[in-house]
Amino acid sequence: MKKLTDIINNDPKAKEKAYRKGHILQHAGDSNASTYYVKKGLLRSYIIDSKGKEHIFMFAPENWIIADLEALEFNEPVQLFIDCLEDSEVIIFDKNYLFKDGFSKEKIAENTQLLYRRIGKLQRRVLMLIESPAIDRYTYFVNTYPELLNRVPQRMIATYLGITPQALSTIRGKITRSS
Amino acid sequence: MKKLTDIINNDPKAKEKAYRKGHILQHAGDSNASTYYVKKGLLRSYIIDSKGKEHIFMFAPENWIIADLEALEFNEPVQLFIDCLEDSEVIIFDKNYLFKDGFSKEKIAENTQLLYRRIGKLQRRVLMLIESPAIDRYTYFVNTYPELLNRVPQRMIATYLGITPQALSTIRGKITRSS
DNA sequence: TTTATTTCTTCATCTAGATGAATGCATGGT
DNA sequence: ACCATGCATTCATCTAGATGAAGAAATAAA
Repeated sequence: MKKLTDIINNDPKAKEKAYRKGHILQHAGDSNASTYYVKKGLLRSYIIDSKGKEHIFMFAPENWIIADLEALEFNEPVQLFIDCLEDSEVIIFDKNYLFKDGFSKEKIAENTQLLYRRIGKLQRRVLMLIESPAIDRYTYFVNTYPELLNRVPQRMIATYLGITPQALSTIRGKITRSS
Repeated sequence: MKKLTDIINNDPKAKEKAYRKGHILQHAGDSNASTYYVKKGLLRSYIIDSKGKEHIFMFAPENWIIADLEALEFNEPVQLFIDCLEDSEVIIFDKNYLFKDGFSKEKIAENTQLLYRRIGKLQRRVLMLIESPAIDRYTYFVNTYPELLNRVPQRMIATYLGITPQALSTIRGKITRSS
Protein backbone atom coordinates (compact mmCIF):
# COMPACT_ATOMS: atom_id res chain seq x y z
CA MET A 1 0.00 0.00 0.00
CA LYS A 2 2.99 2.31 0.35
CA LYS A 3 2.97 2.70 -3.40
CA LEU A 4 -0.37 4.41 -3.20
CA THR A 5 1.12 7.24 -1.18
CA ASP A 6 3.84 7.67 -3.75
CA ILE A 7 1.35 7.80 -6.57
CA ILE A 8 -0.80 10.34 -4.84
CA ASN A 9 2.18 12.42 -3.80
CA ASN A 10 3.24 12.61 -7.42
CA ASP A 11 0.03 14.39 -8.31
CA PRO A 12 1.09 18.02 -8.72
CA LYS A 13 -2.33 19.17 -7.58
CA ALA A 14 -2.35 17.03 -4.43
CA LYS A 15 -2.29 18.97 -1.18
CA GLU A 16 -1.20 17.51 2.10
CA LYS A 17 -2.91 18.88 5.17
CA ALA A 18 -3.15 18.21 8.89
CA TYR A 19 -6.36 18.60 10.83
CA ARG A 20 -7.35 18.31 14.46
CA LYS A 21 -9.90 15.89 15.83
CA GLY A 22 -13.37 17.20 15.14
CA HIS A 23 -12.44 19.23 12.08
CA ILE A 24 -15.01 18.97 9.31
CA LEU A 25 -13.35 18.65 5.90
CA GLN A 26 -16.50 18.56 3.82
CA HIS A 27 -20.09 19.61 4.55
CA ALA A 28 -23.27 18.37 2.91
CA GLY A 29 -24.20 21.04 0.40
CA ASP A 30 -20.63 22.00 -0.47
CA SER A 31 -20.23 22.49 -4.19
CA ASN A 32 -16.83 20.87 -4.58
CA ALA A 33 -16.50 17.29 -3.36
CA SER A 34 -12.94 16.09 -2.83
CA THR A 35 -11.14 12.79 -2.46
CA TYR A 36 -9.05 12.23 0.64
CA TYR A 37 -6.25 9.81 1.29
CA VAL A 38 -5.68 9.23 5.00
CA LYS A 39 -1.98 9.25 5.76
CA LYS A 40 -2.42 9.23 9.50
CA GLY A 41 -5.40 9.36 11.84
CA LEU A 42 -9.04 8.47 11.29
CA LEU A 43 -11.79 10.03 9.20
CA ARG A 44 -15.44 9.17 8.72
CA SER A 45 -18.15 10.07 6.23
CA TYR A 46 -21.78 10.40 7.28
CA ILE A 47 -25.13 11.95 6.49
CA ILE A 48 -27.44 13.86 8.80
CA ASP A 49 -31.10 12.98 8.24
CA SER A 50 -34.17 15.18 8.49
CA LYS A 51 -34.42 14.48 12.23
CA GLY A 52 -30.84 15.56 12.79
CA LYS A 53 -29.48 12.06 13.28
CA GLU A 54 -26.12 10.95 11.96
CA HIS A 55 -25.72 7.81 9.85
CA ILE A 56 -22.13 6.81 9.18
CA PHE A 57 -21.32 5.55 5.72
CA MET A 58 -17.72 4.59 6.41
CA PHE A 59 -14.65 4.93 8.58
CA ALA A 60 -11.29 5.60 6.97
CA PRO A 61 -8.19 4.79 9.03
CA GLU A 62 -4.62 4.98 7.73
CA ASN A 63 -4.13 4.22 3.99
CA TRP A 64 -7.79 4.41 3.15
CA ILE A 65 -9.38 6.66 0.58
CA ILE A 66 -12.61 8.41 1.46
CA ALA A 67 -14.93 10.49 -0.70
CA ASP A 68 -18.54 11.12 -1.67
CA LEU A 69 -18.39 9.13 -4.91
CA GLU A 70 -22.08 9.46 -5.57
CA ALA A 71 -21.74 13.24 -5.66
CA LEU A 72 -18.49 13.11 -7.63
CA GLU A 73 -19.65 10.69 -10.30
CA PHE A 74 -23.21 11.81 -10.79
CA ASN A 75 -22.63 15.53 -10.28
CA GLU A 76 -25.05 15.62 -7.42
CA PRO A 77 -24.84 17.97 -4.47
CA VAL A 78 -22.50 16.71 -1.77
CA GLN A 79 -24.45 14.73 0.80
CA LEU A 80 -21.71 13.25 2.93
CA PHE A 81 -20.03 15.11 5.72
CA ILE A 82 -16.42 14.08 6.21
CA ASP A 83 -14.66 14.82 9.47
CA CYS A 84 -11.77 13.73 11.68
CA LEU A 85 -12.31 11.34 14.58
CA GLU A 86 -8.64 11.80 15.51
CA ASP A 87 -5.94 14.32 14.69
CA SER A 88 -5.19 13.38 11.09
CA GLU A 89 -2.94 13.99 8.14
CA VAL A 90 -4.66 13.72 4.79
CA ILE A 91 -3.78 14.17 1.16
CA ILE A 92 -6.43 15.85 -0.94
CA PHE A 93 -6.12 14.73 -4.53
CA ASP A 94 -7.95 14.13 -7.77
CA LYS A 95 -9.34 10.60 -7.83
CA ASN A 96 -8.81 10.38 -11.59
CA TYR A 97 -5.12 10.82 -11.00
CA LEU A 98 -4.94 7.16 -10.04
CA PHE A 99 -5.54 6.29 -13.68
CA LYS A 100 -3.80 9.09 -15.52
CA ASP A 101 -1.24 8.69 -18.27
CA GLY A 102 2.25 7.72 -17.39
CA PHE A 103 1.37 4.99 -14.96
CA SER A 104 2.53 1.51 -15.73
CA LYS A 105 0.04 -1.21 -16.49
CA GLU A 106 0.88 -2.77 -13.16
CA LYS A 107 0.04 0.40 -11.26
CA ILE A 108 -3.22 0.80 -13.11
CA ALA A 109 -4.09 -2.81 -12.41
CA GLU A 110 -3.28 -2.22 -8.75
CA ASN A 111 -5.49 0.84 -8.55
CA THR A 112 -8.24 -0.99 -10.36
CA GLN A 113 -8.09 -3.76 -7.83
CA LEU A 114 -8.65 -1.21 -5.08
CA LEU A 115 -11.92 -0.27 -6.75
CA TYR A 116 -13.02 -3.87 -7.23
CA ARG A 117 -12.28 -4.60 -3.60
CA ARG A 118 -14.24 -1.60 -2.50
CA ILE A 119 -17.18 -2.88 -4.53
CA GLY A 120 -16.73 -6.32 -2.97
CA LYS A 121 -16.87 -4.84 0.52
CA LEU A 122 -19.94 -2.78 -0.33
CA GLN A 123 -21.60 -5.91 -1.70
CA ARG A 124 -21.07 -7.59 1.67
CA ARG A 125 -22.37 -4.54 3.52
CA VAL A 126 -25.57 -4.42 1.46
CA LEU A 127 -26.14 -8.15 1.84
CA MET A 128 -25.71 -7.96 5.61
CA LEU A 129 -28.11 -5.01 5.80
CA ILE A 130 -30.86 -6.79 3.88
CA GLU A 131 -30.28 -10.27 5.30
CA SER A 132 -28.77 -10.26 8.78
CA PRO A 133 -30.10 -9.06 12.13
CA ALA A 134 -28.17 -6.33 13.93
CA ILE A 135 -26.34 -8.73 16.23
CA ASP A 136 -24.78 -10.53 13.25
CA ARG A 137 -23.83 -7.26 11.62
CA TYR A 138 -22.14 -6.21 14.84
CA THR A 139 -20.12 -9.40 15.27
CA TYR A 140 -19.10 -9.17 11.62
CA PHE A 141 -17.91 -5.63 12.22
CA VAL A 142 -15.98 -6.69 15.33
CA ASN A 143 -14.27 -9.51 13.48
CA THR A 144 -13.56 -7.53 10.33
CA TYR A 145 -12.40 -4.23 11.80
CA PRO A 146 -11.13 -5.11 15.30
CA GLU A 147 -8.70 -2.18 15.30
CA LEU A 148 -11.58 0.29 14.94
CA LEU A 149 -13.31 -0.97 18.08
CA ASN A 150 -10.96 0.94 20.36
CA ARG A 151 -10.78 4.03 18.22
CA VAL A 152 -14.47 4.64 17.52
CA PRO A 153 -17.20 5.33 20.11
CA GLN A 154 -19.98 2.73 20.31
CA ARG A 155 -22.66 5.13 19.21
CA MET A 156 -20.86 5.64 15.92
CA ILE A 157 -20.55 1.91 15.34
CA ALA A 158 -24.29 1.74 15.95
CA THR A 159 -25.13 4.30 13.29
CA TYR A 160 -22.70 2.55 10.91
CA LEU A 161 -24.64 -0.68 11.50
CA GLY A 162 -27.95 1.05 10.91
CA ILE A 163 -29.27 0.87 14.48
CA THR A 164 -29.51 3.23 17.45
CA PRO A 165 -26.83 3.41 20.16
CA GLN A 166 -29.37 2.09 22.66
CA ALA A 167 -30.05 -0.98 20.54
CA LEU A 168 -26.33 -1.68 20.22
CA SER A 169 -25.90 -1.38 23.96
CA THR A 170 -28.67 -3.93 24.48
CA ILE A 171 -27.10 -6.28 21.93
CA ARG A 172 -23.71 -6.00 23.60
CA GLY A 173 -25.31 -6.73 26.96
CA LYS A 174 -26.85 -9.89 25.56
CA ILE A 175 -23.55 -11.02 24.05
CA THR A 176 -21.73 -10.49 27.35
CA ARG A 177 -24.37 -12.23 29.42
CA SER A 178 -24.54 -15.27 27.11
CA SER A 179 -20.81 -15.96 27.10
CA MET B 1 -22.17 1.86 -23.78
CA LYS B 2 -21.91 0.11 -27.14
CA LYS B 3 -18.16 0.33 -26.87
CA LEU B 4 -18.28 -1.97 -23.90
CA THR B 5 -19.63 -4.79 -26.03
CA ASP B 6 -16.84 -4.31 -28.51
CA ILE B 7 -14.24 -4.41 -25.80
CA ILE B 8 -15.63 -7.53 -24.25
CA ASN B 9 -16.03 -9.21 -27.61
CA ASN B 10 -12.37 -8.63 -28.28
CA ASP B 11 -11.46 -10.77 -25.31
CA PRO B 12 -10.29 -14.07 -26.87
CA LYS B 13 -11.48 -15.94 -23.81
CA ALA B 14 -14.96 -14.38 -23.79
CA LYS B 15 -17.81 -16.76 -24.48
CA GLU B 16 -21.20 -15.69 -25.68
CA LYS B 17 -24.10 -17.80 -24.52
CA ALA B 18 -27.88 -17.78 -24.55
CA TYR B 19 -29.97 -19.01 -21.66
CA ARG B 20 -33.64 -19.46 -21.02
CA LYS B 21 -35.59 -17.77 -18.26
CA GLY B 22 -34.93 -19.53 -14.99
CA HIS B 23 -31.52 -20.86 -15.93
CA ILE B 24 -29.04 -20.61 -13.06
CA LEU B 25 -25.64 -19.49 -14.31
CA GLN B 26 -23.85 -19.60 -11.00
CA HIS B 27 -24.65 -21.36 -7.71
CA ALA B 28 -23.49 -20.45 -4.23
CA GLY B 29 -20.65 -22.82 -3.46
CA ASP B 30 -19.36 -23.00 -7.02
CA SER B 31 -15.60 -22.83 -7.14
CA ASN B 32 -15.25 -20.60 -10.19
CA ALA B 33 -17.03 -17.25 -10.06
CA SER B 34 -17.49 -15.55 -13.42
CA THR B 35 -18.29 -12.08 -14.70
CA TYR B 36 -21.28 -11.67 -16.98
CA TYR B 37 -22.12 -8.93 -19.42
CA VAL B 38 -25.82 -8.86 -20.26
CA LYS B 39 -26.29 -8.37 -23.98
CA LYS B 40 -30.00 -9.02 -23.91
CA GLY B 41 -32.48 -10.01 -21.24
CA LEU B 42 -32.39 -9.69 -17.47
CA LEU B 43 -30.26 -11.36 -14.81
CA ARG B 44 -30.20 -11.08 -11.06
CA SER B 45 -27.81 -12.03 -8.26
CA TYR B 46 -29.04 -13.15 -4.85
CA ILE B 47 -28.26 -15.12 -1.74
CA ILE B 48 -30.36 -17.72 0.00
CA ASP B 49 -30.23 -17.42 3.77
CA SER B 50 -30.32 -20.14 6.42
CA LYS B 51 -34.14 -20.09 6.39
CA GLY B 52 -34.24 -20.62 2.63
CA LYS B 53 -35.22 -17.03 1.82
CA GLU B 54 -33.87 -15.17 -1.18
CA HIS B 55 -32.32 -11.72 -0.85
CA ILE B 56 -31.57 -10.02 -4.14
CA PHE B 57 -28.33 -8.10 -4.40
CA MET B 58 -28.91 -6.64 -7.84
CA PHE B 59 -30.77 -6.79 -11.13
CA ALA B 60 -28.82 -6.61 -14.38
CA PRO B 61 -30.75 -5.61 -17.51
CA GLU B 62 -29.17 -4.95 -20.90
CA ASN B 63 -25.61 -3.57 -20.90
CA TRP B 64 -25.01 -4.24 -17.24
CA ILE B 65 -22.21 -6.30 -15.77
CA ILE B 66 -23.01 -8.69 -12.96
CA ALA B 67 -20.69 -10.78 -10.80
CA ASP B 68 -19.91 -11.85 -7.25
CA LEU B 69 -17.06 -9.39 -6.75
CA GLU B 70 -16.64 -10.25 -3.11
CA ALA B 71 -15.88 -13.85 -4.02
CA LEU B 72 -13.73 -12.85 -7.00
CA GLU B 73 -11.61 -10.26 -5.21
CA PHE B 74 -11.20 -11.89 -1.83
CA ASN B 75 -11.01 -15.49 -3.02
CA GLU B 76 -13.98 -16.42 -0.94
CA PRO B 77 -16.44 -19.16 -1.84
CA VAL B 78 -19.14 -17.97 -4.22
CA GLN B 79 -22.15 -16.78 -2.25
CA LEU B 80 -24.28 -15.21 -4.93
CA PHE B 81 -26.58 -17.17 -7.16
CA ILE B 82 -26.96 -15.62 -10.59
CA ASP B 83 -29.91 -16.55 -12.78
CA CYS B 84 -32.05 -15.35 -15.67
CA LEU B 85 -35.36 -13.56 -15.06
CA GLU B 86 -35.92 -13.53 -18.83
CA ASP B 87 -34.48 -15.39 -21.79
CA SER B 88 -31.06 -13.77 -22.02
CA GLU B 89 -27.88 -13.52 -24.03
CA VAL B 90 -24.77 -13.01 -21.96
CA ILE B 91 -21.05 -12.74 -22.52
CA ILE B 92 -18.93 -14.49 -19.96
CA PHE B 93 -15.56 -12.77 -19.72
CA ASP B 94 -12.62 -12.00 -17.51
CA LYS B 95 -13.28 -8.81 -15.58
CA ASN B 96 -9.59 -7.91 -15.66
CA TYR B 97 -9.83 -7.79 -19.42
CA LEU B 98 -11.39 -4.35 -19.11
CA PHE B 99 -8.01 -3.03 -18.02
CA LYS B 100 -5.60 -5.16 -19.98
CA ASP B 101 -2.80 -3.92 -22.19
CA GLY B 102 -3.61 -2.52 -25.55
CA PHE B 103 -6.52 -0.37 -24.51
CA SER B 104 -6.27 3.33 -25.03
CA LYS B 105 -6.18 5.68 -22.08
CA GLU B 106 -9.67 6.79 -22.98
CA LYS B 107 -11.04 3.25 -22.85
CA ILE B 108 -9.37 2.61 -19.53
CA ALA B 109 -10.75 5.87 -18.18
CA GLU B 110 -14.20 4.84 -19.40
CA ASN B 111 -14.02 1.47 -17.75
CA THR B 112 -12.76 3.06 -14.57
CA GLN B 113 -15.71 5.38 -14.52
CA LEU B 114 -18.01 2.37 -14.67
CA LEU B 115 -16.44 1.15 -11.44
CA TYR B 116 -16.68 4.55 -9.74
CA ARG B 117 -20.30 4.79 -10.71
CA ARG B 118 -21.01 1.37 -9.37
CA ILE B 119 -19.45 2.43 -6.07
CA GLY B 120 -21.54 5.60 -6.10
CA LYS B 121 -24.72 3.58 -6.57
CA LEU B 122 -23.75 1.19 -3.80
CA GLN B 123 -23.09 4.16 -1.53
CA ARG B 124 -26.63 5.35 -2.10
CA ARG B 125 -28.02 1.87 -1.51
CA VAL B 126 -26.21 1.53 1.82
CA LEU B 127 -27.28 4.99 2.93
CA MET B 128 -30.91 4.26 2.10
CA LEU B 129 -30.76 0.96 3.96
CA ILE B 130 -29.38 2.53 7.15
CA GLU B 131 -31.34 5.75 6.99
CA SER B 132 -34.66 5.45 5.17
CA PRO B 133 -37.84 3.52 5.91
CA ALA B 134 -38.99 0.91 3.42
CA ILE B 135 -41.52 3.20 1.77
CA ASP B 136 -38.80 5.70 0.84
CA ARG B 137 -36.55 2.95 -0.46
CA TYR B 138 -39.42 1.72 -2.62
CA THR B 139 -40.25 5.09 -4.13
CA TYR B 140 -36.54 5.65 -4.80
CA PHE B 141 -36.44 2.32 -6.61
CA VAL B 142 -39.51 3.18 -8.63
CA ASN B 143 -38.07 6.52 -9.67
CA THR B 144 -34.57 5.23 -10.37
CA TYR B 145 -35.37 1.99 -12.20
CA PRO B 146 -38.85 2.50 -13.66
CA GLU B 147 -38.16 0.07 -16.50
CA LEU B 148 -37.58 -2.76 -14.03
CA LEU B 149 -41.01 -2.34 -12.45
CA ASN B 150 -42.75 -4.15 -15.30
CA ARG B 151 -40.10 -6.77 -15.75
CA VAL B 152 -39.59 -7.90 -12.16
CA PRO B 153 -42.20 -9.47 -9.86
CA GLN B 154 -43.06 -7.47 -6.73
CA ARG B 155 -41.75 -10.08 -4.37
CA MET B 156 -38.29 -9.73 -5.89
CA ILE B 157 -38.35 -5.98 -5.55
CA ALA B 158 -39.27 -6.56 -1.90
CA THR B 159 -36.27 -8.76 -1.21
CA TYR B 160 -34.06 -6.27 -3.07
CA LEU B 161 -35.34 -3.57 -0.71
CA GLY B 162 -34.72 -5.73 2.33
CA ILE B 163 -38.34 -6.36 3.28
CA THR B 164 -40.87 -9.17 2.82
CA PRO B 165 -43.30 -9.31 -0.12
CA GLN B 166 -46.19 -8.86 2.34
CA ALA B 167 -44.67 -5.67 3.73
CA LEU B 168 -44.21 -4.28 0.21
CA SER B 169 -47.80 -5.11 -0.63
CA THR B 170 -48.97 -3.19 2.44
CA ILE B 171 -46.75 -0.22 1.54
CA ARG B 172 -48.10 -0.16 -2.00
CA GLY B 173 -51.62 -0.27 -0.66
CA LYS B 174 -50.92 2.77 1.51
CA ILE B 175 -49.39 4.68 -1.41
CA THR B 176 -52.41 3.95 -3.61
CA ARG B 177 -54.94 4.88 -0.95
CA SER B 178 -53.21 8.16 -0.07
CA SER B 179 -53.02 9.46 -3.63
C1' DT C 1 -9.40 18.71 41.89
C1' DT C 2 -14.23 20.16 40.53
C1' DT C 3 -17.50 20.92 37.06
C1' DA C 4 -19.39 20.22 32.63
C1' DT C 5 -20.19 17.38 28.65
C1' DT C 6 -20.45 13.42 26.28
C1' DT C 7 -21.01 8.34 26.32
C1' DC C 8 -22.98 4.12 27.78
C1' DT C 9 -26.51 1.59 29.94
C1' DT C 10 -31.14 0.37 31.38
C1' DC C 11 -36.05 0.59 31.31
C1' DA C 12 -41.07 1.38 29.64
C1' DT C 13 -43.43 2.12 25.72
C1' DC C 14 -44.40 2.16 20.82
C1' DT C 15 -44.10 0.96 15.85
C1' DA C 16 -42.31 -0.85 11.42
C1' DG C 17 -41.90 -4.78 9.63
C1' DA C 18 -41.74 -10.18 10.17
C1' DT C 19 -44.39 -14.37 10.38
C1' DG C 20 -47.90 -17.52 9.17
C1' DA C 21 -52.15 -18.46 7.13
C1' DA C 22 -56.10 -17.79 3.99
C1' DT C 23 -58.02 -16.02 -0.38
C1' DG C 24 -58.35 -14.66 -5.11
C1' DC C 25 -55.64 -14.02 -9.52
C1' DA C 26 -52.70 -14.83 -12.85
C1' DT C 27 -49.22 -17.91 -15.42
C1' DG C 28 -47.42 -21.79 -17.28
C1' DG C 29 -47.43 -26.56 -18.60
C1' DT C 30 -49.72 -30.59 -20.50
C1' DA D 1 -59.31 -26.51 -21.91
C1' DC D 2 -57.54 -28.12 -17.64
C1' DC D 3 -54.86 -28.28 -13.44
C1' DA D 4 -50.94 -26.81 -10.88
C1' DT D 5 -47.82 -23.78 -9.38
C1' DG D 6 -46.60 -19.26 -8.39
C1' DC D 7 -47.95 -14.36 -7.26
C1' DA D 8 -50.28 -10.54 -4.85
C1' DT D 9 -53.23 -9.16 -1.18
C1' DT D 10 -55.12 -9.00 3.44
C1' DC D 11 -55.42 -10.10 8.29
C1' DA D 12 -53.96 -11.49 13.22
C1' DT D 13 -50.16 -11.97 15.80
C1' DC D 14 -45.43 -11.36 17.21
C1' DT D 15 -40.75 -9.31 17.63
C1' DA D 16 -36.61 -6.53 16.63
C1' DG D 17 -35.51 -2.37 17.04
C1' DA D 18 -37.00 2.80 17.68
C1' DT D 19 -38.13 6.36 20.94
C1' DG D 20 -37.78 8.95 25.06
C1' DA D 21 -36.22 9.47 29.58
C1' DA D 22 -33.22 8.85 33.46
C1' DG D 23 -29.11 7.56 35.78
C1' DA D 24 -24.17 5.96 35.94
C1' DA D 25 -19.64 6.17 34.01
C1' DA D 26 -16.26 8.06 31.58
C1' DT D 27 -13.83 12.31 29.21
C1' DA D 28 -12.77 16.69 28.66
C1' DA D 29 -12.45 21.27 30.37
C1' DA D 30 -11.80 24.64 34.06
